[in-house]
Parts: sequence; C-alpha cells; structure tokens
Amino acid sequence: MAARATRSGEPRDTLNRERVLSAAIELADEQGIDALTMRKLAGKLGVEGAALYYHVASKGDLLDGMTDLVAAEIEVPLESPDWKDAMRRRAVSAREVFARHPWASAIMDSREHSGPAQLAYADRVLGTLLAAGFTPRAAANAFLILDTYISGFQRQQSSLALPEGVETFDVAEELLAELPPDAYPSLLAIAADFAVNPHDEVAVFDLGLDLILDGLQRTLDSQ
Amino acid sequence: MAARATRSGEPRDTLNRERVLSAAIELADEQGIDALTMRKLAGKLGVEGAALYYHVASKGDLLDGMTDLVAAEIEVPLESPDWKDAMRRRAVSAREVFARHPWASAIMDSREHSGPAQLAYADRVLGTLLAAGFTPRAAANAFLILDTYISGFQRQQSSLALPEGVETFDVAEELLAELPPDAYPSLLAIAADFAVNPHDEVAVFDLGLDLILDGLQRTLDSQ
DNA sequence: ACCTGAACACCGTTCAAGT
DNA sequence: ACCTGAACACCGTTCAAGT
Repeated sequence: MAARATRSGEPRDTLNRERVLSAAIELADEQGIDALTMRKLAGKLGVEGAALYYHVASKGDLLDGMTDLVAAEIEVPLESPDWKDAMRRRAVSAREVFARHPWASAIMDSREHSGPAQLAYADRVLGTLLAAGFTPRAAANAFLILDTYISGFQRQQSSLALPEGVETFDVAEELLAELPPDAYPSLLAIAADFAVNPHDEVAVFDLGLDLILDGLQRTLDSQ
Repeated sequence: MAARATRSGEPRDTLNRERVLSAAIELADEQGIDALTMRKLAGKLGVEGAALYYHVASKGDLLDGMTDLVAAEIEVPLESPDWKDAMRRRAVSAREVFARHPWASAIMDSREHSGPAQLAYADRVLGTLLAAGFTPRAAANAFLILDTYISGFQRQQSSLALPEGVETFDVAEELLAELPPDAYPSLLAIAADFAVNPHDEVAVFDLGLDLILDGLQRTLDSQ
C-alpha cells in the first residue's frame, strides 16, 4: 500500500536503504569521500546520525551498497561474437561512470565484498571472454588487466585534476623547484611534452586500451 | 656528535623521523593499515601520542614518508638497451615489495604527493622507455599500464588472501549459496577451474606482464 | 516500525607546561 | 630540543527511550 505522501513535492515520508545509498553517493560526488560521515549523511537526509543504522548495518555496508549502485551504472555488453568491441564499449562506459564518481574506483579496490551488480558485471565480462575462446585462466587475467587499467587511469586522472590541462607540468615544476635541478631529467622531459601538446585524456585512454586489446588478441590466437 | 647511548642494545635515546617511519611500516605490515593510529604507533615507540608531531607534520605526512620508503625498496633498473628485460625486472621487484607491504599499493594510489624515491623511480623507468625510443606520451602511457597492472594485481592478491590456495572458489561458493543458483554461470566456471588447478600466482602475474610488454613492443615498432 | 538523545570508546591534532 | 598531560572537535556505533 502507498505510504502517506506529504503535500510537498519531495517525498518527505520515511527513509529506506535506497534513499540512504543515493544520498551517500551524491554527498561523495559533491564533497569527496572524506566528507562522507554518518552524521553528515544523516544531516543531509534530515535525520539524526543513529537513525541510519536502521537502514544500513554499518559504514562498511554503506560503502558496499554505494559501490554496487555505481557498478550497476556500467553498461555491460551482451554476449557478442565480437569480444573486442564488447570489451571496448564496456571499458569506455566504465571510464565515464568513474569520471562521474571519482571516489568509486579507490573504494571498490579497498572493499572485498562484491554486491549483485558487481557480480553480474564480472559474470558478463567473463562470459564474453569465455565465449570468445579464452581459457578460464586467460579470461580471468584479461579481466584483471583491463580492470586495473581502467581504474588506474581514473585514479591518475583524479589525482592530477586541479584546473584543466597542464597540471602535470605544474606539479613537476613545483617539485623541481624544491630539489636539485636535473635530478629527474626524464620526468621533466615528459612534463615538458605534456605542457606543449596538452593531452586529450580520452585519446590517451583509448591508446592504452587498444594496446591491451591487441595483446589479448594475440594470446587468444596463440592459445 | 654521537648521542648518548644507553647501555642496553636498543638505541633507547631519542626519536627521529626515520625511526618513526620504520615503526609505522612495521605496524602496518603486522597488523594492517587500519591498526596504524598515531596513538598506537606512539605506544610502540614508548612515547605519548602527541610526541610524534615533533617528527612528522601530520598523519598524511607520515603516510607519504612510509610509501616513499617502500618505493625505495623497489629495484630500479639502470638504463639499459634491453628495455623489456629492464621493465620485467622492475615489475618483478615491485611485486615482491608490495607482497611484503600489502597496504602500500592502496596508500600510494590514494595519496598524491610523491617523495624523492618515488620520483627517482618514475624518472628511471621513464628514462629507460625514452632511451628505447618511446615518445614521451607513449612512455607515460606504458608506465601507467604497467604500474596499474602491478598494483592492481597486488590488491587482488591481498583481497583474496585468507588461507593459501583455493580462496576464490570458496568466496564464489559462499556467494552462490545465498543467491539464485546459475545466476553467475561464467563466474562459477572460472571459480571451478581455479579450484581444480590451483593457480600459481607468480606464473599468472608473468603471463599478464608479458602480454603487456609484447603489446608495448608492437606500439614501439609501429611508431 | 522508525527515529531521537545520550552515551562510549576512539580518532587526529593543538598547546601549554615540564625537563 | 624533545616529550607529557590535558584538552578539543570529531568519528562510528550502541542502546534505552519515545511515538
């Protein structure tokens, strides 16, 4: 039966797990994962801190729920004969999702419990690889390589993210100013190159992605 | 001049940054990173919590110092004409170091400030790649792919680590018991395979590593 | 069933005070 | 110069009590 609805537009009635998780994701997106405390989250929901424990077992449970909701946003390819295209599409989707939720990849890596969406995601990716002819072991390894690249790329992106384009150079310059000059010549050379031709992060991502996919193709052919 | 030494073997005299960092690494290695609090660390050093702030600016500074010490343990290859061998050797060294300090890869990823050892490490890796003929951009991307694979592999390893061999299967079975059977057929197939032939983690690591190195070789050739 | 109020043990950090 | 003692603001979590 329908819960009593208030006259106002917002459904001010009662809390539930879903609303708690959504609010937590919003808070982490807007203010960063460190700003996500049980008390602040409760405040955002117009409730006292202890009330959250009625809908969530612990902060760990909250984090697990959040990451599983984020995982559900990733477009998982249907099993398709063209495994490369399927992997590329899901990698691109994952990159976009992680760009919307910059805290998510680090939290996913730190937590060990996977929710249903994460399991379904892994299952479909692995299914595509198995169907393409990868052995179980090769499929698992391919999944690991692709996934670590995707989330590693995201973390690198968000750690360099201050203004828009040239941060790498700025950071390097800052460090070099404090230290013996030409202590890190190669680092400086790379930074200089990035400063001159500001890099398109999406293009760089695709470059590495294709490298990995081609590598996987070769191990599949020689299997 | 030499500080007054006590008669006992242990240098019980005065604290310094190095001793604080070493003790912190030991504590994290033995009891996990969550057990590393300023008060517990102080207790281990026979001192009050507030005393640590004389040798370390903050807990963040402590973490930065710890990761830089760990980075210093990674064997960086001298610039060599055989870039593949150099990369393989440093990857293997990094895997061994991260196996000794399971908390380190996650902390390195979460912190943005790099210490001198981390900068030197990056500089030498990038120098090797540049010397081998990689463009600055290609070298940076190669570094990213290799590094995310190494630390991602480590994190996957330590999150599955309970007893010794068959944990993946156990975890999967546990989850499948709570859920509709055959909801995750591919996941189950992989878990079954891992259970039947318990995998040699080092061999699996090398497999992915060679895949990546071969992929890098190809981008270098077609450059 | 759902939430409040108050408490507990524990954080990181600061600061006056000691030696 | 180095450390202690005590405090501050803030955590996650529990639990009796309210409605």
